[in-house]
Amino acid sequence: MNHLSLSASKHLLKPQPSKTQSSVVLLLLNHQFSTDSDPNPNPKPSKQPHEDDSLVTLVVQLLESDEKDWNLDQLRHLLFSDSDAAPSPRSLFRITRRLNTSSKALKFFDYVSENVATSPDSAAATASLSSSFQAVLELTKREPNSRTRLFDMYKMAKERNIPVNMGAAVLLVRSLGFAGMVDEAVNVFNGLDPALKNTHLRNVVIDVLLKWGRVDDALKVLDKMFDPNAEFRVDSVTGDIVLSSLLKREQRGRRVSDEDIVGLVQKFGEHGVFPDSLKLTKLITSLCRNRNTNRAWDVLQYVINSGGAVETACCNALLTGLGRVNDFKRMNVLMVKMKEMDILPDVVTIGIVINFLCKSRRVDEALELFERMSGGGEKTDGISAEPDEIMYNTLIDGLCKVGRQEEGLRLMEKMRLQDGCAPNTVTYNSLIDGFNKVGDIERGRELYDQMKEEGIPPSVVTLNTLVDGLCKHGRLNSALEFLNEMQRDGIKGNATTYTMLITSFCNVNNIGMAMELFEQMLSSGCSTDAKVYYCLISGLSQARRMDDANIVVSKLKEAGFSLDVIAFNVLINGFCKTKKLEKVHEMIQEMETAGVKPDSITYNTLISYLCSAGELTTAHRVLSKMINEGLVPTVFTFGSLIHAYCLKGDTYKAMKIFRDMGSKWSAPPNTVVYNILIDSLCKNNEVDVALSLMDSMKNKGVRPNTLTFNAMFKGLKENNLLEKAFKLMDQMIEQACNPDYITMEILTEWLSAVGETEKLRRFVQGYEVAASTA
DNA sequence: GTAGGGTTAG
Repeated sequence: MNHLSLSASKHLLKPQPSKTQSSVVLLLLNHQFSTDSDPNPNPKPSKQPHEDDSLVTLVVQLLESDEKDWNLDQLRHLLFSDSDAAPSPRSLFRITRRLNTSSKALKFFDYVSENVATSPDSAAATASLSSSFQAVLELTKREPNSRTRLFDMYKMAKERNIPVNMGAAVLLVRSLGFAGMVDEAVNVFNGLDPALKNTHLRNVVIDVLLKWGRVDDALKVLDKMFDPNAEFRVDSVTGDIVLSSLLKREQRGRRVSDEDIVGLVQKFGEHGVFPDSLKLTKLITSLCRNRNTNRAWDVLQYVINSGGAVETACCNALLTGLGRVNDFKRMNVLMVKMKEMDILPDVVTIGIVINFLCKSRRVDEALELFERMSGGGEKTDGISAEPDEIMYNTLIDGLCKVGRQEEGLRLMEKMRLQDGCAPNTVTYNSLIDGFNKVGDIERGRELYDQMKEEGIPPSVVTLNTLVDGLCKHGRLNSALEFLNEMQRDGIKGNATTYTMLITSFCNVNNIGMAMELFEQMLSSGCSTDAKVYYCLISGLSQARRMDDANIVVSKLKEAGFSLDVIAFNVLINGFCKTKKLEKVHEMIQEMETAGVKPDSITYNTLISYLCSAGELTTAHRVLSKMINEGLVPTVFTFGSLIHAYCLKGDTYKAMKIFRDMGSKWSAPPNTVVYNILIDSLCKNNEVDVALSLMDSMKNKGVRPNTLTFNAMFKGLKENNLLEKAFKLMDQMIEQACNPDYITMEILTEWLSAVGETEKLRRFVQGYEVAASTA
């Protein structure tokens, strides 16, 4: 817990990013435009408000009668008698708006347009007409079947050269757009006076386009708003609209790639617009879900570095994503960053961190955090949370994973005392697995009985945990019995169950049972995965039953799965070992057509085959190809070649490769390689070179094993180098390296023949001592 | 929050 900030601080964040002045102003303007009832944000103070009010009331009263009974004289008197003070746009809007029906409003609008023509101030007259028109539209919008009528009215206004004002423009674009008349909405937008196409209106257009999946059209409008020289640039509303639409799961139109979304976030950032905490969290979650944690990381870094607001939830989302791909390193970095920025961890963070600590086997730190969190006392540093069963389960599992299952059991008892917490299936599964892993199968079984007594239902995970325990301890038949018992209780095995059983039976060479289980799995209708097929293919290939392996490969393909590089390697190895060369070629061809690239193991397998077949020239050619493909030969590659040269008796060439592998290829020889060489050198009567290799092993820290010593003893015996043998016998005891029957055979024959039985007795004894102290 | 598993050299 070194890194997570637990220091109390009321301060969540750095100050909010400073929005540019202009975007604040735009935001304010937008707010006004979006309300229906105020068409003119800066009304000229031509008439006093109360005069305005009384005029509106009087006119509306006059117009209450049926249209044909309107008193036109009075109307004219009220509205147009004073030629210096024509009614303001605002009054005309209010009057029109209060006429209840669009048809009446339209009549009034017609009346106004006829009379206003005589007004001397044409700009004011036009503004008044536009306002009245806006009111007509608003009334129309409220009536049924307004969609087409709105557009008709727009066309009418166009014909009569009545400019559409801001309120009307927004209404038209929004109403037409959301009613699905997207082309008409765009048409209205395009026909507007450029001065009206401000950020707010553009936001509405983008909103409409995105809603109907016209992503590219929307991005085109957006792109113009990103231009630093543009008059109307993006604002926070633009950001909200674009991000929330693109992050919708069931977004219409083409999907925008994660890359492009991140690119957009950066472009918005250049304009001082950052996603709010909710959207940033959503974006990060989405990126992490797509396994794009790198990009999620970049986005958060970008927002932090550019001064955007970052809250705990965003960090939690990224921490979860990082945890899922086991990127503990960056989890730490992020937690340090949170601390630096005074972003306080919350309950969710604590859950993630406890999980993270358990997964990295740092259980004590997890427990410490858990205690501090639930302590509720002074040491909590302002953080407290009620533990839930998930937290308990996480900790219990963490304890079990490091072999502390007894403590896990005690924590389960503590859990029972906690309000609203009770052990459940997961709790028991973790504990059963814990006892299984240390070989205490009986305790696992007891816990299983206990959970049933408590009425906690076992799950398929319970089944698999117990099956695994039994398999790992060689009790395959008990595992089968247990599976049958559970099936009778209604819990069927799944792909995991069968994978474990098939693998275990293959490992004890019971291929028949493995095949039977495979058939049982298929006929039981349980869902399968590619891996259960892979395991059986591997088992069959290992057993050299390549015809059966072929059949399983066909079934795998029928089930819609395909071979991966490991499966190909397994099969190629099987065909090499059974000398089915045409099948080897077939597999390599198939890899190529399937687009599966051979890896170094594929090449090693082929090189190993060629070496064993004595085709060293071809082996070297394949090695060149391997290197050309950018693959690096390994200790396996060189081991095969060294072995081949040794078999030919060419220890000179073998030693040359041996020297090169560490220096040129940084594939230092291991015990196997040393064994091959030591064995061969001894047989070739080069015991002194073999002995020097023993020294080299010691210097390089490569541990000799029983085979090494056996090879040496044979060579020393041939040359009767007793003293050297005694030294090696001591070394063997020191290193607690078990002699096997071959060791004993060589030494017994040799030492009794030269009258050194006492040495032999002490050697065996020494070994016994070493074994008892080990 | 819990379960499994396949590849190469002596």
